[in-house]
Amino acid sequence: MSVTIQDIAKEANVSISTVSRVINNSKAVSPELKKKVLDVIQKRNFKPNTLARGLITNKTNIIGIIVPDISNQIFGALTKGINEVCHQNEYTLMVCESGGKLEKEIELLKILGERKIDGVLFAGVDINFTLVEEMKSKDYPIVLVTQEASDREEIMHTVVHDNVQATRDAVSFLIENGHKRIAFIGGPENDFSSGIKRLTGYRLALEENQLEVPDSYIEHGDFTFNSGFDCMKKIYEENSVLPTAVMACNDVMAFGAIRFLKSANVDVPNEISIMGFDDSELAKFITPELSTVRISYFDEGAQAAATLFELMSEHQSSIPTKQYIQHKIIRRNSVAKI
Amino acid sequence: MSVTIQDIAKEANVSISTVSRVINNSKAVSPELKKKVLDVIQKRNFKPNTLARGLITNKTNIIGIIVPDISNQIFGALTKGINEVCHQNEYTLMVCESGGKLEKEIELLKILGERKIDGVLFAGVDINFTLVEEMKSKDYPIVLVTQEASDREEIMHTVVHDNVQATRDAVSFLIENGHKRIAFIGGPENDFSSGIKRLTGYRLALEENQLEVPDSYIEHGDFTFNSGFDCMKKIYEENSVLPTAVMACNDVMAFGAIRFLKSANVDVPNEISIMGFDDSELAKFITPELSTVRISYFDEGAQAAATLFELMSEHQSSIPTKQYIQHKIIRRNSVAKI
DNA sequence: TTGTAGGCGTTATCAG
DNA sequence: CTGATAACGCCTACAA
Repeated sequence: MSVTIQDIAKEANVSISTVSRVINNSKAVSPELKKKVLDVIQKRNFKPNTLARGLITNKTNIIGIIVPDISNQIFGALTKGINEVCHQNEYTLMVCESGGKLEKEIELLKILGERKIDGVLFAGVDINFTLVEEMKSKDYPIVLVTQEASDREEIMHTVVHDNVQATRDAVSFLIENGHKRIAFIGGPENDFSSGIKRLTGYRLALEENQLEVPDSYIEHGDFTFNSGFDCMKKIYEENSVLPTAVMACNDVMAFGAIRFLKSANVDVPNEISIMGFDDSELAKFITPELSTVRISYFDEGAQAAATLFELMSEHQSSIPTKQYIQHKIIRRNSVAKI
Repeated sequence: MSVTIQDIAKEANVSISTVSRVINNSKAVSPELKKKVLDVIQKRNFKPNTLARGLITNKTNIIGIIVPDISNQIFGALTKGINEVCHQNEYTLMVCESGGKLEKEIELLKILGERKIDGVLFAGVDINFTLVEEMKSKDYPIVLVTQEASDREEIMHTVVHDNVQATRDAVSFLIENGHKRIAFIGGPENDFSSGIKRLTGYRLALEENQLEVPDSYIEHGDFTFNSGFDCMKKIYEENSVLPTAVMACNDVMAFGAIRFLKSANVDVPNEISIMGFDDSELAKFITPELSTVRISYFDEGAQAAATLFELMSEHQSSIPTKQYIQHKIIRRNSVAKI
């Protein structure tokens, strides 16, 4: 086995409490003893056992995150932001994937609880009543990130970007560029934050400008390239009057849409402008470069983690329940002026 | 505090040992007692404390992974594969980011050790002598993944794709398509697996076919879009006779190269063909679609994790030190026949 | 300032 | 088959 606090105590001719004090810098220890202990620790390469420590302090310095899919770039960036502030606080991160499935999410919440993590960051897809109840029953704090609860959202701490406003801004940007016939390729209808809210933003922008569009201008994809392609195809085939611009709810669907338009010999942006969402790494790589809404998932993750740390440090006095991360419209050449 | 094994024992009128046995299915317990205990456990919603358990069993059911950058799609996919087999084995995953920096890697190895993880999966950039020594001094098993050690590789368990062979195959593919003047955009020269080895594969393929190229056909980037752009630019500007094909060592640099060629009005693939590496999600999104080498990082992660589990289960008898994950040449239209 | 001893929640080793 | 009881490695009153 590895060397313990006892071995150190013996070798330094002190009590284990003294060693403990040195390790934790808790109470004053005379300089001489301190040095002696430190030397032995160094020499024997002693590392305190975090399990034993956690057992007694009831604190593990671990937080968990639950994401639908870690290979998704968005959650990668989110995780990176979270990890950044974890490292600053000497925490380590336990990563769990839920696939966005409710039962899996509940199971993971349980597993993390058994592991006595100090808190959880949760990125879901559909955070409904059941899930909120489940979370509230836990004895550790939870912060929602990227996705807000669709029910009783006011009781959960949440860090998100404002999906309504961001989409509204993006569509307004299209309108400012002279577009009046704007189609919409959205996310799944059961996706509260990225699906429903973005649709709301789109509708708001149109209303504000007294614009109307036929229902056939609105399609729902699932954030994949193929669904973007298919939605664009439908819009193209089912409308005798084509839109002059399309708001796609993520970059990847925008790419799919562009691909379809190319195959149909429709010029982007001169015949149809395309707006994306996310500002993924890819947005600059394709031709034409994609105008989009920049969301910093890194910042979002970092802010959420910071909030969780606040929550864990007890003086939860005045932490706002809901925090928004700024978004930004990025102009590139997939959008043309009319 | 949460409910403990003692509470259960008391309420079920049995000893804590009996409860423990029920929980772990260790020794035979009479059906009646078992049922009684199970009922109480259910009723009180008891969850064993993994810390206490780990303290005594010296096993945490946690493994750690160390990657340079979790927001990088490659490591995302890798992590997903790893997580998959972890979940099957009822393990959870601790994710650490090193930024590819040696000191950070060493620090993380130490931190994970303190946390008593059962094993580590390591993806580095430059796994040199120092690092190998460091790893060998740990009391937990380590498996290298995606990147092999540049020194004493034979003593580390490793799961990688064959970078030499993969690049060789890719270049051979270009040659089979009639190309003789093939340029190379590689990775950093201190990157053993993805830098040096791929260059070796390229050279091998050329030699086998008695082809020679000027030094000015070979450039080193850093796997970013911009470096791909710059390398292509250099090759374009510094050679009076242009290559007919370019082997780029990852897809993203291939995109950069294509972007430069577009800006220089060079037709891809008719004037210059481009070959990528990785088969990232993006490869199908751009125009022309990118021919590339498919590496399944998911499989690589999963295989590495499986290997680690073997190692942890002690009968380490016959686990091969080095395992290769298959690659595959993907033909798309960024490569033309000559 | 230092040391002693009890306990955190389990598992494991004995007897019975 | 069941139940005490001693670890596991550490922290923390309390006492000295």
